[in-house]
Amino acid sequence: MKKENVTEKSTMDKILDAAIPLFAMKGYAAVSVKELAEAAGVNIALISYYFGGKENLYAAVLKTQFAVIAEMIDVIRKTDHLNPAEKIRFFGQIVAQSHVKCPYTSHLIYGEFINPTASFDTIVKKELSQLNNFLSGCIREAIELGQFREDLDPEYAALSLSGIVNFYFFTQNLSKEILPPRENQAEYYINQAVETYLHGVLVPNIL
Amino acid sequence: MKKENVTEKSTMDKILDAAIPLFAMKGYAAVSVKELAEAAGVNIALISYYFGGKENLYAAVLKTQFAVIAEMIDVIRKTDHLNPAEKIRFFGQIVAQSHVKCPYTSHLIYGEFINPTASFDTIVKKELSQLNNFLSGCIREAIELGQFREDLDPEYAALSLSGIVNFYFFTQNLSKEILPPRENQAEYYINQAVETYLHGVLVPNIL
DNA sequence: GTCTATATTGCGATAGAC
DNA sequence: GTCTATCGCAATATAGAC
Repeated sequence: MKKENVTEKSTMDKILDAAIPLFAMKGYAAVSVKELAEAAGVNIALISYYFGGKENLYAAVLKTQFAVIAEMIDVIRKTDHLNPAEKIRFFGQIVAQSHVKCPYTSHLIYGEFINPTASFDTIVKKELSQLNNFLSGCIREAIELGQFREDLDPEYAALSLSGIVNFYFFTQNLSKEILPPRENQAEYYINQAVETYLHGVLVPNIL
Repeated sequence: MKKENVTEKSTMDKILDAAIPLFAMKGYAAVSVKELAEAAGVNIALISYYFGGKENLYAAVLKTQFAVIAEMIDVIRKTDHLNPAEKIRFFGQIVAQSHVKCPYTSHLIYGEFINPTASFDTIVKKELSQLNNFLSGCIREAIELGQFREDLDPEYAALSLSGIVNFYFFTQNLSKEILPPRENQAEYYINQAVETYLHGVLVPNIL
């Protein structure tokens, strides 16, 4: 976007790129600006110079990561031609891809749920309720089409879907260890989880 | 356990009781010993005196909370007389009850997943793999009885179950707001989630 | 067992030289 | 735009009085 040529990264970008994994893995409070500067390979004073302090840097980091989420939502919105079940399968694939492409995004968001900062209300809530709205819309549509069970509450069911899909990544520290090895563990998990969910919401006879 | 009479709480207990919500809601790094001492209503020096520092206090807090988890696992283990689907329904009920009774336990564990401390390997992993083993055991049993679909991997399916059940609590900051109000929201969520899951894993014709 | 006072370290931010 | 040096402050931990 902002790059003018490809030869060198700007100082701002160096700081942002170094800050993403640090904030994601250790949490806002446990990361020092010294640490951030060293990881970025820049002088410690430049963090205040460019971002106006650690707190603003963190907010900037969250914004870059929510740009990723917003893009993901855009992609799954463009699925009007698919039927609801296929939309949900597609959602699972996109989530799996996002975790490969942006491995720190989810960690940062999860961190906001557990230890919210000022950014939780301003950034996190807005984007994620949009996502839940999209999913509950799919489910409502499917119920009206007679495909999903009519005793479902679509909003609650949308949250369940996010839960079953994301939990593997949330518990990655443990799940990668205790689950039996598979060639592509994450993809296998998501596939089984999405199919389980779909069997769970589809009306019995449609199968 | 250790209480000799009911009249007064010991200083250790005052500190522990105050530390649980603070560590749970703000995370280890964001809580100061000054804050802990004030919340407990004790002198700041007593935290080092009784626990040997903030880090050891945190470990002690985690241990008290995992005693809660261990007790929960004990309760759901005593369900040999139930069939697998009933065991899973019972698991959902126990999880819901635990969140009411010990509202900070899950938060502390979630925090360990996102920003692990030294206690993650020593405490968290051990207890939670036990829980997943119990659940995957139920599922394996159900597959052998011909009740659950035989294409399921029980370990992966157990993780899905934990995910669909726990996600509401994990995202409580958001879910309580965006979900349509219900008289007992958490219980409603868990019921729908567990039934969805069970419909998802049961072989189609049994219904 | 509890307190005050203090030692020591590391933090985030900035002034000012280059 | 980048650096060094430093300020002011809050952190954890402890020594020693009571």
